Amino acid sequence: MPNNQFKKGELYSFMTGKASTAIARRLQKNLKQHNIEITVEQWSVLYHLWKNDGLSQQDLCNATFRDKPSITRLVDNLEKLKLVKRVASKSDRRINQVFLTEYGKQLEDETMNVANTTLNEALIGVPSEKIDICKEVLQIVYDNLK
Amino acid sequence: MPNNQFKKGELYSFMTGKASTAIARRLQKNLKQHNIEITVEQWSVLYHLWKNDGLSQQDLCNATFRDKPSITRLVDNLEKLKLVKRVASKSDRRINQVFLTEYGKQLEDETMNVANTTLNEALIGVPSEKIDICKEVLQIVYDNLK
DNA sequence: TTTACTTAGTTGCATAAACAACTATATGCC
DNA sequence: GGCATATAGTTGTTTATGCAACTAAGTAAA
Repeated sequence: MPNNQFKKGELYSFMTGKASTAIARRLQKNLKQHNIEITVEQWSVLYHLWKNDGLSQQDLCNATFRDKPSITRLVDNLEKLKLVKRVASKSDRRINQVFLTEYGKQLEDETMNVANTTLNEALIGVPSEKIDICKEVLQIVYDNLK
Repeated sequence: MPNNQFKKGELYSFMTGKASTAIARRLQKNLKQHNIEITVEQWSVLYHLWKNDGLSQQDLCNATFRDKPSITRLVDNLEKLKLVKRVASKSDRRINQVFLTEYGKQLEDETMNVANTTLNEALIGVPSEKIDICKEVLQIVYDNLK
């Protein structure tokens, strides 16, 4: 067995995702304090649209690692909030492209500031070499299982 | 700013918890394949009871990093499945101690085997020094934010 | 002992997740 | 063209989460 050496007992917090839960909760709290009335999950969708507006729902599934029903409902809620709108693709009528509204675009700067601040709070006291290694491990884990 | 050096753009998967989501999904799939009919969240509660039977609901909140309503409902469902039972503490009647049933105890060995297998699948190709560093980083992140 | 405060647990509500089943559109092969 | 198959998205159901508001029980101080 290739990875039989490590102490498994200490690793189960990996599975329960305590660190990422803690980050998500802090981000949610920080967003609220800045009167940005979106959920962390909605943020994760908007984040990809800010980088690349007009992604399809399937693109958003891949980018956020969520299944199709989850994206359907997240986009539903983002539409209700007037942050995005669905536009049927002309070349392939199965596809909805998701575009930011003006209001959705306006949210980018402040929201990304809050996200950056949250990440800084999370990583206080962690040397950047170790951050790189941690990132690398999480990437391998993801690639192993996705 | 202490942690201004790292490239933030690559770190947002931290926040969205893609790696831990992937682990949880794989664990769920592996449990199902072994006909173990519990959710990953239920597993995370049982895991702590297997190590320490009779924990209070508040203990389970701390151990699993979930809030009180979440534990209330997880214990509700575990009781419906006849895996645990609540017992009111005699010394402090506010407290419910949560005890495994015989059936709950019987599930331990096979379930922990599945969990260990899942972790091995996740960590294929990751050298153990890097696992240790990753663990350390996630622990600091958790301590920074909890 | 009465009042205030704290702690343990529950309930209500909105959002999100996973999985299965479904519709609609596109593609590819005969 | 017509049929099988694949892809994009939606809907239904169950479970879980976060927050706020609540009840019950213990603690501590006037």
